[in-house]
Amino acid sequence: MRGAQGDLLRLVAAGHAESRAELARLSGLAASSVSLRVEELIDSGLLVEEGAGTSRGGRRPRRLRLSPSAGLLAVADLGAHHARLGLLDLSGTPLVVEERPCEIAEGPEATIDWMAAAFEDLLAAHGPPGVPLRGVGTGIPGPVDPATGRVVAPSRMPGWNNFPVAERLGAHFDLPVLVENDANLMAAGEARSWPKCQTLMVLKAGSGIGCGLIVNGALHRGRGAAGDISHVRVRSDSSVTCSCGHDDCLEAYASGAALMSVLNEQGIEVRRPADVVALVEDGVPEATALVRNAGRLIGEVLTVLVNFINPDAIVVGGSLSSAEPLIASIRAAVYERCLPLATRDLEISATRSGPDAALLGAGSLLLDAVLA
Amino acid sequence: MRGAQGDLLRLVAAGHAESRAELARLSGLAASSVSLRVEELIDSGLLVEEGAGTSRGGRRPRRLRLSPSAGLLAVADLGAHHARLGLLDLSGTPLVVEERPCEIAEGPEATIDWMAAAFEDLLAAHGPPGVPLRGVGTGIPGPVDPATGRVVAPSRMPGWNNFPVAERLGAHFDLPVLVENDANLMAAGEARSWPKCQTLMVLKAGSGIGCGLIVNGALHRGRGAAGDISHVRVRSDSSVTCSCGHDDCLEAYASGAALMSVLNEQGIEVRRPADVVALVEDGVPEATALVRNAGRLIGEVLTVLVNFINPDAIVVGGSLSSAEPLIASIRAAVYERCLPLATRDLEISATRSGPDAALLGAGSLLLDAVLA
DNA sequence: CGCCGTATCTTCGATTTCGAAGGAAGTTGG
DNA sequence: CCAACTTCCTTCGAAATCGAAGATACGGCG
Repeated sequence: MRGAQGDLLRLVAAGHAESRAELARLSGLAASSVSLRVEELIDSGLLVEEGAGTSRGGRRPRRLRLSPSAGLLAVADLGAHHARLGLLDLSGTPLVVEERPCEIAEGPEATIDWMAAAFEDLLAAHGPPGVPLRGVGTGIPGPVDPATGRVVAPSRMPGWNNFPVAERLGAHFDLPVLVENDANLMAAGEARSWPKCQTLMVLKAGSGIGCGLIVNGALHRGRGAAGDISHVRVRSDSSVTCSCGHDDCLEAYASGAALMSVLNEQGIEVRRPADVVALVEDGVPEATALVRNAGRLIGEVLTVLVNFINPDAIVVGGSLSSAEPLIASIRAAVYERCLPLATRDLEISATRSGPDAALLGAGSLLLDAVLA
Repeated sequence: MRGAQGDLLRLVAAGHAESRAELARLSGLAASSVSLRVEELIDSGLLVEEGAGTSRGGRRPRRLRLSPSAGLLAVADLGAHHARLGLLDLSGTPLVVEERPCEIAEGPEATIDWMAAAFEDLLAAHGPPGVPLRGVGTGIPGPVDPATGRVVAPSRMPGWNNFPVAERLGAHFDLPVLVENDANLMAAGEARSWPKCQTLMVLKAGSGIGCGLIVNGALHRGRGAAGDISHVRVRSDSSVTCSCGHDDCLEAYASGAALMSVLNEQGIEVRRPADVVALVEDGVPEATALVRNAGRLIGEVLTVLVNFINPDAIVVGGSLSSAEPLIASIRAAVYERCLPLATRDLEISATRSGPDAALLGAGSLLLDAVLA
């Protein structure tokens, strides 16, 4: 999708514009040029006109949408023991989302080939006939070098270090390929649910702790590790050595994995972060106290970042995010210690995009590549 | 300066482009269009052709510069007891820079009116006749709301809270006005000296501690307090209550003011941060130890931010920055504790722009307003 | 209902921008 | 010193874009 037409498609697909007039306002092009381009896009089957929008005091706009047959995106979100997989249309709307078991410990080759097969599977079962696949993407639970699409020094992905994931995935599909850290994808997905927020911190609290950062509406990648907060030193009485070799990392105290190991030591059996949430909801005091403490520690770390970045909102996602005490204690810590100017109008709340945030984010980022 | 021509002027003025060919590459316009626009800009007296640049293996480019008579910017950097004032041409090159005593404690009205008079003074003494003033700007040692140009909750500027600085300054000059936090200006100025770095953290170590953040080549303002690190809690044995009401803020241990008060208590008389630097250079052990400790504390705070932001470089400026042990211990702390991916290729060094960084930054930001 | 104000969208001539081709000015390497 | 290659810049017809004017559609109000 070349140049100006691509820009217009992007605006429609991202949900920023719904009519020719809105496109003209947002793209900076003249209304007449927009009409011409839109005409062409409709003729080529990428856009469709669909009913009328609501009037703003004059003639009602003719609503534009991406054609459902314009294309599909296949996206995945890899976890340690399972993967979420989905098909999206070019506007980022999911056609189908599934969760399947999958062990990343089996190594990158096996995992990626399995993913490619699963994509084919989904396409055969749920892909409307004649609609072409336009891009594939996946989230990875570790740092990804944005330039090369390689995994870099992941802490809990044996055998994946420096593996060219994007290349391997691209070998199955001759299409744009996106490989990105899972917390970053989650942030990109969440960003679409917070259209008024230009700067966003998105915390992923699951077995690990990750964070994605949106600055000026765009994902901030840094060198591929941006958003890392797991290895911040926390104030603590005891001393625990983290897998990274340093003492008292946040991850060693506040991650889902850390909470689970404490609970298991106390004789309370838990297998997944969701079990911890269930215990909290059942009012088990040991679990609640642990989660509160984790929230406080995370909140204290966020304090530094909130003062520095001044985000418009902090969004908490991941499997632990449904534990209300977690968010409450994060909120308390941040509001207590941050500068008033930084917390004024700062919103801290749970995910709006839900468990598919990372898949939606993959769609959003892939779109840029597809319409480049 | 309208549209495309403004873009070209901005590129030349900001130092990004020096020839028609570079303008074409950076602006995205066709080479032929650039030639046309440049021709017009030369005819209207804003650009001048000046000799030839260095060859890149072919014909040498004809070097373009902003005409010295295209306009002037008057800029200032307010400190607690003195102000730096300067006149710049539109390319940001200083014609004259002076430091004059000035007490911000005398209140905003008196200070700003004094500044306006000082600008007129400089113009009369050093302004080439016939060259118009095109904009004025100043840095403020406290948070500034970027939307309104008001000072917001400054910690050491009695009487300034919520004062409309931009409005008052604008009353003297019917021109674009810039009012911005001093560390932010310093970051903007430093950014021009680090053209390869898209993401930059600029630390201002003077009587206070401030930091400015450049993301994707642009200043990140947040809500006006972005870049604040003074009130991060540090790990410490003793307990000191900061002026902000919390305990153990970085500022209370590592700012120039804190170092001075400790030295004075020890019977070593110092009056300005520069005196501390002099003591360090003279090898006074008490001073060196204090500065080392300050660097370590600052470095530990930066650790969190470096992991999170993944900057390309950390630049240390401010009056304490010439103390070599400060930078050395910051470097040590960051390299020791940060993730390898974040410190790989991370540069940590002293200011390249020198003491005028904030003035240069003011010029750089003002230019955008002037050429809008 | 009919008129007015507003917003959306289209038409069409004027303007701007593009891009391929070519001339100008240097470097490199035999 | 000359030929081959690069880079810089301009020329000129083709194509895209603009913007003013007009056509179309809607809400609101007497």
